[in-house]
Amino acid sequence: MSTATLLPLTVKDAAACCAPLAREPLGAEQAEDLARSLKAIADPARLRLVSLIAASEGQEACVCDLTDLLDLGQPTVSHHLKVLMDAGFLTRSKRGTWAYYALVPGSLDALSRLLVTT
Amino acid sequence: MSTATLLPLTVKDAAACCAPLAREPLGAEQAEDLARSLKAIADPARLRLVSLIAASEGQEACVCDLTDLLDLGQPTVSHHLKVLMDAGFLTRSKRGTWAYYALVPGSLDALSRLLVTT
DNA sequence: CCGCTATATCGACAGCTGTCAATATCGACT
DNA sequence: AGTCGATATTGACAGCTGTCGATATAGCGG
Repeated sequence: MSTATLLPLTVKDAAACCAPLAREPLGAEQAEDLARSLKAIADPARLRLVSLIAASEGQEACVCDLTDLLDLGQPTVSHHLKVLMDAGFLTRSKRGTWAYYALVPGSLDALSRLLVTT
Repeated sequence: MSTATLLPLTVKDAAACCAPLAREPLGAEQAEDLARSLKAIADPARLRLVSLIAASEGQEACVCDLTDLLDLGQPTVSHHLKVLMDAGFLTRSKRGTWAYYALVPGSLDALSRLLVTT
């Protein structure tokens, strides 16, 4: 079902699909979807980005601030931010010359709930 | 610190290192460690394996049962199980000819706690 | 000891991924 | 219009990853 979505397939789609991992065996398609979401954050640079943004005021941050902190080229940071957006973890809002990325509320929690065994 | 461990660096090591993502920005090394753990489960086949095992009696399962369900060659399944073991999600116990993989209690929850924002 | 079954390891290979340098785009300000 | 600063996109490339077939290992039953 979720594979029938024409485009992005956000975290929440993947998370809405099924019970926690430990409750019942994951089907093939559900596993694909969930893996896509997990792959999106399973990278050191992207984890730091999400963390930096999530820990910021209003859970959003300007790209200019992020590039300085990450010891990576600007195009690389931009690339990672895009990956996180496509996966549904972040949203982008351009204000003037600057781009602000904000955490999608509940996106991390949705993932978290799938992993819990208790 | 965690990078100073000579060997495996299990999920729990990575999870013990730091506060939830959204609490405070992740450091470079912490991000590396956490990414390693996440990469280990961020794969459809491995998610299904963990799920199948976690949902089984006593949270353990025989390899022979798993290979049938996954539509993958036996060497491939064996490979994925090794990855999950090295990451600290599973333990192996050989009983006779058969190998049983069991979920390490709390390993998934440790990861889950890091993602939560509430 | 021999074969059989279950599992692990090895080597190879296609495809994906993270990174960068170069370049494009877009908005603000003269 | 022209420039400048911030961000995105493109193209290229090395390195990693998932998969397989072939083979090795190990335990059991004859």
